[in-house]
Amino acid sequence: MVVETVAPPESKREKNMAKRRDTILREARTLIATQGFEALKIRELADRAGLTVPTIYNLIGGKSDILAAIIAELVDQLQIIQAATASGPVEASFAQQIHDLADHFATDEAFYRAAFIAGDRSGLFEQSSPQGIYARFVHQPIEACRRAAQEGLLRGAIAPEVLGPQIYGCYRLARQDWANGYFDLNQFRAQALTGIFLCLAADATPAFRQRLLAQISDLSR
Amino acid sequence: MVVETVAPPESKREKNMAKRRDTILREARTLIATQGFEALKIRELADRAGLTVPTIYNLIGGKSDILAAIIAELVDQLQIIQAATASGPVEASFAQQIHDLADHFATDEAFYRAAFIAGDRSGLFEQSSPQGIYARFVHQPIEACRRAAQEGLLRGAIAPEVLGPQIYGCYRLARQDWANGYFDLNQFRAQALTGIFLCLAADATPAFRQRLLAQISDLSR
DNA sequence: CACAAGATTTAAACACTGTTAAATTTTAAA
DNA sequence: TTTAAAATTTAACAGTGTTTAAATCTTGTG
Repeated sequence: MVVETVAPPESKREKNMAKRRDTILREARTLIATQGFEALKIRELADRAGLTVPTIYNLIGGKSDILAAIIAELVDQLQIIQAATASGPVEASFAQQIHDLADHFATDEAFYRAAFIAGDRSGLFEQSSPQGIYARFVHQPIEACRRAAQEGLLRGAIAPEVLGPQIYGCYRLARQDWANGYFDLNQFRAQALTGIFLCLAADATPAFRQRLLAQISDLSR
Repeated sequence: MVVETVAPPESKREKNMAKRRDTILREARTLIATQGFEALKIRELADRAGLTVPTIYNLIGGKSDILAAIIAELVDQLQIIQAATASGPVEASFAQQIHDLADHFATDEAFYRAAFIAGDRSGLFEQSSPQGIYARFVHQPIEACRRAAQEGLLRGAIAPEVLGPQIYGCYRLARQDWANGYFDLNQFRAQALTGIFLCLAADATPAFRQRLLAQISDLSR
């Protein structure tokens, strides 16, 4: 798919199409947010967007294409949050990131839950492709571990390539459990951070470890 | 639903029904194993079982009932494996359990992958119910942590109620990633055990921690 | 043994999906 | 304005899970 970025002609027709495309995706989002991922039905979507089914197929495509478009947006937002890493102690920047994510999810909790489930079902988060979403996101915790080792917080007895994915896994599991409705956003925060701090503590130098254990205790209260 | 356990009359009719029920479930399993979870279609299943669609509804029920029956069996098997805990050092019994599970999954990998995905989708693994599957299974790692603390392997700075669920989470995430086809059974073993050992190491006394870190190194080679 | 009552199985349809072919309308250019 | 291309619609197709009402079979009894 070629994405047009320079000097869009923006004829009346094309502007109209773009507007309709946006309408479709917006309605799809609200539909998912209000009634869940399974409730996204093409006819219903067409009704709400004020047009007919084949138009959707023409403008965007089938169901999977609609979901892909929505999830692509989601991934962009996540990447922005992840890129805005606070400088400071490792555990603080992890904590900030989890809180930023939770705050973001809270702005439209039902939608984000459904979107993550849809992403999982679409196999969008697979781990084998080096250019995939997973590879792009797991990179950061690995680097954070490397930095923490250089700063003397971690001993380095566990390779960053081992510790990083485990930390990312703690976040993923908490996110999934939240998305599946097993617990709420507050528990997501606590669960993710407990896991992350636990992973760090496994390789932490004594002082850092003390700090982490204290934080873990705080989280479970 | 009342389960009849004592002195089943076993009339000709009832024996026949039981046999057909078994046939249905067996065919459903092979269908899932050979073509995946999405390929379980009622008509196809009826054809393979040599009967018609409404009979399935009469004998077992709809699609969700069929899946529930299959998953109930799966859960029973898992519980048997979990119950057969080797005595010995904590990390060894965790390792044995993960290997037992992996070996069990290997006997019909496609089926177990599909079954776990179906279980997840059915919301069968939810965590709020104290009688639920999750609560039943998370109990064991919690107890294992408590024992390890008594034996002096863990310091006890992290409550078993915190550490246990994290350990169970490592297993769940690895299982999910395997079930979703993100990696194979060998990586499942490595991923689950790395996570578990990492969690233990966070609260381990020095000697035990050394042992765990050595095992983690072995796993990533 | 015959037979009626009751449970079981079947054929056929229903309601609802995602998707697409062909006809119609709208748009931009000649 | 005429005309050809593009976008939209009408209407259908093919495939789901599920259910209704009729036919069939099993069972205990006269």
